[in-house]
Amino acid sequence: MRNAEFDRQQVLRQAMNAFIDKGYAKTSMQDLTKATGLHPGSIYCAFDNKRGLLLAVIEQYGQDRQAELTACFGSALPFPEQLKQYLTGIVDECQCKETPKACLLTKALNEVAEQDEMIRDAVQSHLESWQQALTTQFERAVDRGELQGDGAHLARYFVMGVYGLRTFAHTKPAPEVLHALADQLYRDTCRG
Amino acid sequence: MRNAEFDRQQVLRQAMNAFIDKGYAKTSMQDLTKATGLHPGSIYCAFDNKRGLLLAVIEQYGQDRQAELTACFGSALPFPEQLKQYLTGIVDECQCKETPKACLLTKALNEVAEQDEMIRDAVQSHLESWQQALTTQFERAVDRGELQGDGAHLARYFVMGVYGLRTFAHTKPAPEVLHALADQLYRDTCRG
DNA sequence: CTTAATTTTGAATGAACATTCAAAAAAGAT
DNA sequence: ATCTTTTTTGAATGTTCATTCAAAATTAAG
Repeated sequence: MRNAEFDRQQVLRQAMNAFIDKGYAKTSMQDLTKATGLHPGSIYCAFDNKRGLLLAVIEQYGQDRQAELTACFGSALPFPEQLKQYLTGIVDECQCKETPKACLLTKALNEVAEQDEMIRDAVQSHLESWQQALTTQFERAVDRGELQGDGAHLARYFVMGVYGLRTFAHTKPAPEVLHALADQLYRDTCRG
Repeated sequence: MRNAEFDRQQVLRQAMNAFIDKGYAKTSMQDLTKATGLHPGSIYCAFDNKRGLLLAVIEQYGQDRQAELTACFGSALPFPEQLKQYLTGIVDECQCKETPKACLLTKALNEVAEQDEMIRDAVQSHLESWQQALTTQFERAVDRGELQGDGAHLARYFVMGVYGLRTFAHTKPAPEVLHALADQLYRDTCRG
């Protein structure tokens, strides 16, 4: 027996950044060995192939984002404040001048999911989990009287807005423009 | 002298469908020769290379969409009706069961624009033209009293919503869900 | 009709890249 | 400590694919 030398999560997050930056096709194995410090054989030993690595990365990404959400909505703040903070976090991430990070799931959805059933299922499953987690929070807020309307519908509208914001951010608008859009999304989401 | 035998617009639209279906990297030259009926040499003669073909396709796509918009907002209907029809057209296109078409511009923005300055500029320029055309319509509606608020801001919010709707559609929601989202987007856009 | 210019054809080329492999190293099990 | 299993290493392999090219075909011009 022998255990792998590398830290799996660290390797996955390094590969994650590579995939997010260059997309799946344009990220070569050489890029991945450089990003992770692993030799080709090790990657194939641990993840089967490039596609297997992407699947593992998608899994990790989903978990990381879920943890982020849980942390944000686990605070003692009133729901509208939590929502505003969550949204601000996303906007900030989108327009970070150094490394504006896209969403790996929507990126994979656009580039590979249409052609690969297994990846499509993985991506959709994580996007659904995300939407479901938000729905749970929205419905809880409705129950508590912190929000009025149909929680599930509002959650979907919010999700749609986040997708839209992320794409809009790719067109490099002025920061205040993106904030204004996020603000209106927040308001429209909170009033039903 | 000798003129090209093929119809340029037809070839561009055929290549367009190929790129929209499979993305840039996964569309091989063989796919393109099959889609267009042209031999490799002809494509290289007319468009330099695969990237040049994509650039020409992007150009054509931008023109086609602009024409669509002009037609829709050129009708005699009141602005809110025009907007509703425009949005319905997009939603229908997104969830067409046979060939759900994505937006070439956002697809290219996700897959290639980050790595290729020239393509990024072309894509962004067309997205800006689209947003500008909508802004013009929104501001005209405000002037006419058919809409209240900041036309430019409302146009941006609408654009964001369309981006979001398109991405949401990729997750294959029930048709009525997408329509409900489009409906709220329409209402939120019309009331400022 | 002849010539010149350009496109078409489709096989050939060459590069980029994912993947494999055999030898070496490491570490748990006995 | 030895054995066995698994990982690591990094060069080699083979395939896919964009691109080139030279010959043939086509058409406009003179």
